[in-house]
Amino acid sequence: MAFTFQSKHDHGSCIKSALANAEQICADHNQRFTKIRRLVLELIWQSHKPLGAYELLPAIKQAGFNSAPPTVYRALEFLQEQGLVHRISSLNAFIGCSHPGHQGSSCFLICDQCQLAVEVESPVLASAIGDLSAEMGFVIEREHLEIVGKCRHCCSSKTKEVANKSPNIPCG
Amino acid sequence: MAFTFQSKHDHGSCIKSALANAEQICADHNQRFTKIRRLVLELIWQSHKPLGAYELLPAIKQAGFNSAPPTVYRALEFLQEQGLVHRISSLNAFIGCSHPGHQGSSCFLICDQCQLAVEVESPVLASAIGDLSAEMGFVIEREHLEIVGKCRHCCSSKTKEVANKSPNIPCG
DNA sequence: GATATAAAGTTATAATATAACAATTATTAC
DNA sequence: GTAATAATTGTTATATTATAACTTTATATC
Ligand SMILES: [Zn+2]
Ligand SMILES: [Zn+2]
Ligand SMILES: [Zn+2]
Ligand SMILES: [Zn+2]
Repeated sequence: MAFTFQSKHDHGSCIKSALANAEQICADHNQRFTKIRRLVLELIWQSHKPLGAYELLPAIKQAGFNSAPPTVYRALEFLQEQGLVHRISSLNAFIGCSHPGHQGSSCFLICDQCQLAVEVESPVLASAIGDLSAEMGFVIEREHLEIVGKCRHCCSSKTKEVANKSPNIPCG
Repeated sequence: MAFTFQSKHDHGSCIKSALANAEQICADHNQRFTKIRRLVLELIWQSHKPLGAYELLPAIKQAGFNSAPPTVYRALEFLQEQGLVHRISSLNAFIGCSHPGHQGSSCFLICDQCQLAVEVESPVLASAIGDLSAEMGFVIEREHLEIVGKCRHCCSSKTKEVANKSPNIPCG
């Protein structure tokens, strides 16, 4: 089941399936899913909170890899090319793709309180954007659709919640 | 008429009306439309190409103002607060708002060839996003909707066109 | 005109991202 | 299996974007 801001879920299986998907996708694309690429994807999947590139460096160092910025940016670039990771431009941060292999648009709902983000795919939204572009004679190459606000959970609770970075995290 | 990627238009009147609108809006909000704020808005409106903050600094210096980064960032922040300028996160760049005073979402179509950007407002798109968020129990605070591709003009012409930065520029 | 407030000047630095080249590792061709 | 090739990673340096902190100047209020 897709993550929808729920607090409790088996996030271990989120990570596990993300890595399994990645393995398959890289194989299909004839691309090498190297240790550092796997590690970066695993780190990105530690939570449903978009993480900055520099936030990953300590763990990369910890794991014994070179932890200069190019290391993580290269891995992130590769993962984006394979459709395994998305960059959230409004946050300068990266998040694992929830539906790897998806075509076209996906839209992120980003909670500015708990900092969790959910990737949604909406046919209605996609067709609205398609129509809009067609009207203008515009040919779409990529989209950055980021909606910032308060998630269901943070709306109903008065207490300020902050996304946990530990392995078991709200997800769905 | 709103800019729709047409090559020829009276861009001088784009600038003029943007400045007149700004003057009115600042007055309505009881905010000071100072010289530096006016200058930055005017510079932003030199074209329909989103411009980086640092691209504005030389002209600010030229005009005799302090040209350290905080100068331009403060002006841009003010202009964003007044709804006169938008930041395009995927480009780290800023563009004048085409419909100052508009409520809620607007969406940018950004040509990666000529580099021009058009701000569009679509009720269908807005309602798709509203529905999507409502379904998730998500309360929207702001949106970053950026669609990158090729504009009508660049699709039909084989030659690479680059946005002109001079005062008279494609607009609409 | 004195006081408070807002804006702009100034210096320094933080945060994010990439260029360029060397070393290593994996793949391919023989 | 070894040499040649290509891909990946290591390493150093630097570019780009943005903000913090404090000072000075201008504006508004009394
Ligand atoms: Zn995705
Ligand atoms: Zn999860
Ligand atoms: Zn606008
Ligand atoms: Zn174009």
